Amino acid sequence: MNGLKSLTERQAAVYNFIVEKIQNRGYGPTVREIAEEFGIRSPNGVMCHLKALEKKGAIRRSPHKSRAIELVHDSVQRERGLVLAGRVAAGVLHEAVEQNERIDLGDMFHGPNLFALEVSGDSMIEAQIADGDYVVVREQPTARIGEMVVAETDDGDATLKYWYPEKNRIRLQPANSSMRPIYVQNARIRGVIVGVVRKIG
Amino acid sequence: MNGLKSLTERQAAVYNFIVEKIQNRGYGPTVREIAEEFGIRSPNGVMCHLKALEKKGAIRRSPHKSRAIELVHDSVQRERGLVLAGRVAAGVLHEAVEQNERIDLGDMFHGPNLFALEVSGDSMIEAQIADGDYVVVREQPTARIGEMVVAETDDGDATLKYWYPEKNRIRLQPANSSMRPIYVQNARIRGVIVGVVRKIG
DNA sequence: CATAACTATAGTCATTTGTACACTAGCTCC
DNA sequence: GGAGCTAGTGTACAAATGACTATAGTTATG
Repeated sequence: MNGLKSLTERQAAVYNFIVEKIQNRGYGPTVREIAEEFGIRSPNGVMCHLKALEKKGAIRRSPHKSRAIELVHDSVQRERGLVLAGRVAAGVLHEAVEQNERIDLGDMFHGPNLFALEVSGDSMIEAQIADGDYVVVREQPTARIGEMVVAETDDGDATLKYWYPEKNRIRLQPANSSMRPIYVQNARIRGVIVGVVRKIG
Repeated sequence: MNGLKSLTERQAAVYNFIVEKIQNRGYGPTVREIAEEFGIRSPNGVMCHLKALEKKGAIRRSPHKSRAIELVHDSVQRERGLVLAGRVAAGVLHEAVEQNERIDLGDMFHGPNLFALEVSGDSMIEAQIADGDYVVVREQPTARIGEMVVAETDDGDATLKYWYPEKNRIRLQPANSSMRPIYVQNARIRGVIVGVVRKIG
């Protein structure tokens, strides 16, 4: 995805050192700082690496400027946000074809195992979740009784419901008194709902 | 709070320029780049500002290094989030004593005129806003008919309601069929609701 | 009014820093 | 075997850059 795989081991080490300096210290290293870090005794040894990194698109530089190393990928800053994985309806979970879409909910909701789904339909309206809302889902394979989950049934449909395992079946309970619960033999939990976000206007 | 208020206008301008360069270009400016930007014809003119900024704690510098300006506050990153201004009930708006509390909703909700309120009570339950939810409010003195607002009446009470101005009065309409609308002669709009966020579990 | 703080000009100096050149050496691929 | 890539050493140089001194106008502040 980011093309950094094509870097050699040494180049990657240099790149990581540069990133680390920029992140932790706020400004990048000089050629000689890099040389010292890696025990390279000539500025030109570093120049070779920088030229290689620039050619491979990892960094950008301005000639004759000190510390003027610009990170092209800037990965640490751009990875904020949750993957918007698609829409979940009373019926089918429409997985987003393009998983590039992200919504950034800041510190409130973030983590490697969280993702977001847009809600379609009013099956959870009495749980104060309306059509068009986003639910934040923590990816996990189990849930406690009564938790709201994104569940996938045998026929591949996914749905947003309360999770009630019973003796020989599973009851998927909507929060809408005009709808009836769904009973299935098997269902796989995709995740548990940990948040709701609505944008108005 | 962050002490940046004590900066002079000129110093703040220089500081903002530095921040902008670091954010957009990835590395900070040199003394002479700052001088050129502000039409200062001597490096020493800038040195004075940098010394002042360092003394006031806005930046940190390493002597004899080029572009070695470190942002202490890193304000762009730390000023994320909305002020959690208090709780708004069917009744009184309890303004938070400590306005330090912030909730970070990322790119989804951010801006200088946005703040958040925790909802207390079920007066807007049929608008899918429950007790304990947070509403995101855009601060503004007017609203269109039917918009959901935070309104403050003459007696100082603030409330979360639909906004319906009528001929000789204002109707503040709850979204709860077991509650009656409130009619007042005057009411001041604190802001319009632009979002709802709920954390579950 | 005096003092401090802020802002600025002009010019100089020493250091930092990127760049270039010459040369070496190992490795892969055709 | 040569071309190309990687990874260096060592030296030298010029440009970039921060730091400094001296001087001075302005605006607050007491």
